[in-house]
Amino acid sequence: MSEPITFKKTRRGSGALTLRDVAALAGVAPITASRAINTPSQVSPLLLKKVQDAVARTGYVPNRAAGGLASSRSRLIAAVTPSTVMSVFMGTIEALNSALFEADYQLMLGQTSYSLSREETLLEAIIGRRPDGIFLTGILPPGKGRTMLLASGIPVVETWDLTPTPIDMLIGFSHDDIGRDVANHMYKRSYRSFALVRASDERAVRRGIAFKAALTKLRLKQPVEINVGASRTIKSGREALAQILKTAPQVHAIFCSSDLLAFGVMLEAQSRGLRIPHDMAIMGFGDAPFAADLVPSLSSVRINGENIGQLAARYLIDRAEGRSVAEPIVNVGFSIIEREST
Amino acid sequence: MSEPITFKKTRRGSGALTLRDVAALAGVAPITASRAINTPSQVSPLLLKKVQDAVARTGYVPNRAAGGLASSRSRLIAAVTPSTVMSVFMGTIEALNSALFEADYQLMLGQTSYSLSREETLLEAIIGRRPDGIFLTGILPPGKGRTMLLASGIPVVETWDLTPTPIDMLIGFSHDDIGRDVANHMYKRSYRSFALVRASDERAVRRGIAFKAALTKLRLKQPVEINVGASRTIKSGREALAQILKTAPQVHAIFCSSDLLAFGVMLEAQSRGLRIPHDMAIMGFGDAPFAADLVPSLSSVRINGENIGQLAARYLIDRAEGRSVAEPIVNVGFSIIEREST
DNA sequence: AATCAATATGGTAGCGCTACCAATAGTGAC
DNA sequence: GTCACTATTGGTAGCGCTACCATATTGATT
Repeated sequence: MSEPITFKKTRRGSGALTLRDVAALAGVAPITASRAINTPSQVSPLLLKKVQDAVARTGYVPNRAAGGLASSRSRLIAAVTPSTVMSVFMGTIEALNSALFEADYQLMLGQTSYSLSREETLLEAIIGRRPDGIFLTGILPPGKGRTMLLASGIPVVETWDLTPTPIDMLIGFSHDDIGRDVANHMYKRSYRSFALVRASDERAVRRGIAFKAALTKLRLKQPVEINVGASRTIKSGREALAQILKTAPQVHAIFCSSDLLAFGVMLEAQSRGLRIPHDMAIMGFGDAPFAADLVPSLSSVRINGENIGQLAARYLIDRAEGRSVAEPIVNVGFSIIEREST
Repeated sequence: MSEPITFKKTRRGSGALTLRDVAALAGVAPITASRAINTPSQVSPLLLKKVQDAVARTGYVPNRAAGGLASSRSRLIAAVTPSTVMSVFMGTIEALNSALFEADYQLMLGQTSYSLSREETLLEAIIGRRPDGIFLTGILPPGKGRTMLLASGIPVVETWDLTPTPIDMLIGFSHDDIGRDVANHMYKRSYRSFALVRASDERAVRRGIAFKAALTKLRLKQPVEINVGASRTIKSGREALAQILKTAPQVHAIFCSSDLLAFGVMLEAQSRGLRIPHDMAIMGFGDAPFAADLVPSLSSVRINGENIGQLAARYLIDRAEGRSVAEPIVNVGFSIIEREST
């Protein structure tokens, strides 16, 4: 019953169905089949139906790599993130991915938090795909990577931080403001003797510096500072508090650079019989999903990460489709969530 | 000083540097430049150096979409995962991504846990990119999606589960065995009255069924069963325990379908003054990074997710490069980690 | 000296799709 | 009936790269 279809035989190619096959089946020119699929409004109802039938009958899926090559539009967005297990960035990435999916873009993931040379390799791999946009977690310091991105001409959003000199677009907030506001907030709640438990990443360091500067301004003693390196774990938090209690028993309030660390501090405090916040106040960062549910609930600094992801998606898509972005630098701010632990 | 290079002017194309430009600069044919970049051993040292210089001078990054189109090798692997925030799959995805990066493959991410039609759209988007391999979290039930994958001919690994009829390759473990082993394990530790707190995903359900079947075999009463739906949160865990205590105060041990739920149960138990495990024993699933650090530490079922990711990467790469995989179906097993909460 | 093989380089022809332009038919205005 | 205009369809020529084949060139082999 079905008309005989002659497939062009060649030793090249993937052997998969092509637009030409579908067009032949539908009895139209390849370009008409292309339009029927991509811009159906430009095709008459009759031919449209023929093409759609042919697509349905064959299960044809257009090759987007070929389409992208022809149109210089890959419909691909790349995201660069640090290691993601249990990370505060996951919500952002997920929101980004959802918004991109809605708009028929695909997310390509790259992970850094390795050496700097790895980062350059990663950026090269990304640029090699010619994505329509690049999402960066954090801001990229001057260097080869930054130069490559600039030279590539691909729209870029940097996120989760602020700088006067972004590569292109920027959606973030001020870590300095956070450090300062947390110090003032704790001060208002009558805490006077502080410790700082933080990871070694640059943003945590900056929050810490601002925190310390604010304490100085308040004429308070500098906090005890524990650097847990890259290990943002409950265990590190526990060890950090143990060390603080040993070397500085007067400490009465602790600002942690992540909620997981804060939770560790909390566990250690509880296992030593300290009452929270009476004997020890604890402030986290990130407002992880579990923060509100801990006992006592954990005070934290909330960043609307989903909002950053959605906004970034919109910005990148706008730019990919040739629209300009009205406000390419946005400070999304933060809020200090006061709960039982302070 | 620099020789004049005439760029072909056309209104098409991205305007970016191409292999032709680099070849012209180096004074060789495009194909020789291609070989110098991809298979340097095939080019004489003299020309190799010329090409490398030209690449360095211009900052040329090859267009992999074009390369992929020509060679039918995209060097792209797609991964399909459920929503990822705080999920047990993150370790696997991260290991997968690292291993792929090492081998110069790129990861494309797709998220499901939406409707079934969404899943089909996602698979179509993925197949449209012609990835060299597809990683699936879980197994894909018969349906349009499965048919599409089968028809595409792309290597596929299903993971985190077992089935006699995989699409292609399979790296997983038996949820039935877990349910059964946990029941027997708890029985040996002298617990007799159980509850089951679980999410509604199919794998959690299956663990639950096996758990209940094992209890029956042990001639014990069926457990109280709380379904928290898709909400695998601490809060749901707390509410679940509250409900259990109200309707079935005799319950003495609880098997939770995730560590986060288990943690919620633990918090609720503690806030009610119950001693763990004396008054209430708790078993989680997934062995999250925090499980060992809780107080008391949480017993859990450990899956080596990183191993799954690494193995999947190796399998997919092997298949992408034309090698066959000796053992395409692997049961990586699991282990019950006995800690203080049971 | 003729033969063979291996190495190095280049030319040609696509991969599967879409931008751009051309051609045709149909519409309404005048 | 002519003109301008729109809607619909198709042809052509790439996008930037690599597979495949052809051609030198060299050295070793008989």
